[in-house]
Amino acid sequence: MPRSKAYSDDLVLEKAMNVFWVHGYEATSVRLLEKEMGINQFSIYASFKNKKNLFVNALRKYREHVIINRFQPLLQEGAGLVELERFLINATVIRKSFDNKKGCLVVNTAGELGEKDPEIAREINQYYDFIRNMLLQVLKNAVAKGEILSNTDVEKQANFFLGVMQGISVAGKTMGKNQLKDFVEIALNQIK
Amino acid sequence: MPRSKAYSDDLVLEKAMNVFWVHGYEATSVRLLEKEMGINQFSIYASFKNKKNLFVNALRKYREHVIINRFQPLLQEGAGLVELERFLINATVIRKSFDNKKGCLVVNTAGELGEKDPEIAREINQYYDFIRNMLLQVLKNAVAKGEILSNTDVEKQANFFLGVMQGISVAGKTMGKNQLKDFVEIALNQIK
DNA sequence: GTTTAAACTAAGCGATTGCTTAGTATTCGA
DNA sequence: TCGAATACTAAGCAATCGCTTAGTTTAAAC
Repeated sequence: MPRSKAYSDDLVLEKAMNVFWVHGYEATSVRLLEKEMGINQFSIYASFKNKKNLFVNALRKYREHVIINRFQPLLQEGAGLVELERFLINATVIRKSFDNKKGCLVVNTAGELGEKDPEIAREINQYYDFIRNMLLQVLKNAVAKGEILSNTDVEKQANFFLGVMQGISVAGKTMGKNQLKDFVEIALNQIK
Repeated sequence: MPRSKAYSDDLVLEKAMNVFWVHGYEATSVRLLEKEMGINQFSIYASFKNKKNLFVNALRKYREHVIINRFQPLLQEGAGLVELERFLINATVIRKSFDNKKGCLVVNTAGELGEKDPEIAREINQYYDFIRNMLLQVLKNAVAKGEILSNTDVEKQANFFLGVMQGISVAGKTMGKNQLKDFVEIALNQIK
């Protein structure tokens, strides 16, 4: 009986994610969202309830996005130190190439909204839990492969590299290319 | 001839700094500012021109604040590895004590506003230049005292520890106490 | 004590915020 | 083909945004 939607929820959500990524939460108006998402306000509210809920969904979408476009090499079976090194170096390169001034949406959100909203805080935590587990597996693989010492405290190192990744997300906006390289090189050298 | 102000620019600026620190830039309204600063809108605009200019001044004030309340041990003559270690450990402790959910105003600002506004970007860069130079001096002192190897690349290490500090500012909101400790311990161990 | 320039009060400016709603269009099952 | 349920359009809601302004108070210079 019903009329069918003229847009895909998933597709317009991805557009919304990009708008929030560029402008942040507060500075993104619903007017701008309807323009960039290509649907009007009624449809936004019908599909996503309200602005905050749309944002929470955009954060989830961002996790998917990063997993597919950035983390894949680290999630491959047996990925170890070589992949971690390549990933971190690549992270610094990407942040200093073309017009990539957006940084990391999750870090931006943690900075702007902090722990004020419980749903958003939950999403932030889930994002970092995922990364920590990913790093832990990579480090375990590295031990198994003999790339790092077998007595390495991999849990501790996972926390360290998570911190380094968060540092890179800030430093990507404030440091030059070479300084960023210094940061990552020392982080990697300590485990080799 | 003129009537004299009933408030101190410096004192109300410090109040404004705290409001921005808690709520961020966009989420801080001028109505909230006049309430917390204890002066009305006319006086805010008379003393600080507009909201953005007030914020830029608040960022400058924040640098003063942090220098006095956090960096002093590192700025003492001859401060070296012992002071750096104490400082970083202390940074993690402070971030996990009482109700300190504010994080670092500069990191929050970098996340929320990025490089969008040139004046704000300039203030962010000056803040980190100061820290980098401070760390560089500390590391030079540490070499002179024989606390670290004399062939240490102190410039590179300064960039590393700057990145670590930025990481702590994000991790302080997202990591638990012990994870934060892991992060800092590994960062420090690599130079010992 | 008068003059005068600035500090202050309170009201309100137009614009924009997130969100809603009344009315219309569309597509489905029957 | 028609009824029903949902998608959509466009207008507009109250509230708040950053900021200004007209009118009043105050304190220093003479």
